[in-house]
Amino acid sequence: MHTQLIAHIRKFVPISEEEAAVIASCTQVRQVKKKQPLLKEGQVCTTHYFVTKGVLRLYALTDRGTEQIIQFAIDNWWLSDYMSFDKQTPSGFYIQAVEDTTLLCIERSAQEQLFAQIPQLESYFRIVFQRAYAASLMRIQYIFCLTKEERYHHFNNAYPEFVQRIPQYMLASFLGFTPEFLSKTRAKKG
Amino acid sequence: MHTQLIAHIRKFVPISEEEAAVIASCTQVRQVKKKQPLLKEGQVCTTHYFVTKGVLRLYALTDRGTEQIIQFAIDNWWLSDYMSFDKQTPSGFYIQAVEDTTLLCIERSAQEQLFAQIPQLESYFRIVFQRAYAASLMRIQYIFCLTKEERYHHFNNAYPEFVQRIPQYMLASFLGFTPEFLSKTRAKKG
DNA sequence: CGATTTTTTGAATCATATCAACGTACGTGG
DNA sequence: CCACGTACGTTGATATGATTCAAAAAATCG
Repeated sequence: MHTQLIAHIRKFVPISEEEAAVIASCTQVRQVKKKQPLLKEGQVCTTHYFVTKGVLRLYALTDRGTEQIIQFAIDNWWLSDYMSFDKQTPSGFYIQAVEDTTLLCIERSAQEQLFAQIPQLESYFRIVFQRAYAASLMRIQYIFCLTKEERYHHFNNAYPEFVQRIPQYMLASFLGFTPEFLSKTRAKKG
Repeated sequence: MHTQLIAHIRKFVPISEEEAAVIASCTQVRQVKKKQPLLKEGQVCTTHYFVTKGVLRLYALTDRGTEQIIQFAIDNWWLSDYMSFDKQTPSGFYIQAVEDTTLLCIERSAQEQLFAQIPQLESYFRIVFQRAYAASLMRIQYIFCLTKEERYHHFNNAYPEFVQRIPQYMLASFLGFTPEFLSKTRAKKG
């Protein structure tokens, strides 16, 4: 399990075997079942999650009681409520497993120790967040520049395997429209 | 000019006077006039911009030839096309000054040297990007969970001074609706 | 001041949501 | 392994929020 994280880190920065062992010792493996919650609104988010296998979702409850999916995390993605994690304030989000998922968990305090011991990790996460931010801005571009139908086709072309893995109502929520609209769009051509 | 950047960095990580001098030596001050372009679609983005005074906008051209604003940068914000900057591929965006603006510019190669010489900068940018990513996800939440009218009021309450500084058609673009809609919304109450 | 840029206003149109009803699949316990 | 219940997906009719377009009014700039 840890080897997958170590391999991912080594794509970006060099770390020794000893450092890899330190990282492993500061992370806990965790198996979560489909629909199992990891964070609820009002809680302070104290954990940084790395998905080794499976899917997590970060979502919010809207005024009208519906769930709005803000982000997914799949294999080799990090997820947390970074606002709550950073400032140690109550979260406005939920984190939940979409399917049976294997995670590595790093507590905030452990992460801080790791940064102090292994400075390359600052570099690693700098790159991870830089890319996540860039991807998030691209997503905003798609949201504003494409119609909802185009958005669906674009996402479907970019991540066809992922689209197969998740329920349609979750995909609809993530893309910012209703399940009915997705159903009708799929009925048109494919 | 550099002192403002140094002060900002020191809010997050400690750096010595010598290190501050190295940072200053690797950055160029630049004054840009309103509407002056800093990046055009098709160019590779090789510069990281830090706004000390003024406003920049990152925008894309849509299929229909209109400008879609993806991000603003104001005092003490960093801006670049991080996708293009990171991978050294042609950008799909434009960067332009919204008003007369004072910038610090760091070339990609200079930034890499700085990271090698001053590891705390990795930590600084890790924090900067983590917050930018968190803010971007919050923005996606607002886009999906609020109506366009609510979005305007929310943004107007959160950043009233900024709203005064930029033309309404730019605010409308940033918030994802038309200038006409914004005009009609403002006519309602405030 | 005149010229350009930005904002306003109104009417017609369009994309997408909503609601309700029905169909299908799925997984859980008997 | 089947049957039942719940969760998920589809469909059509109607409603609505926001866009589009065009034109006029206001603000800003050289």
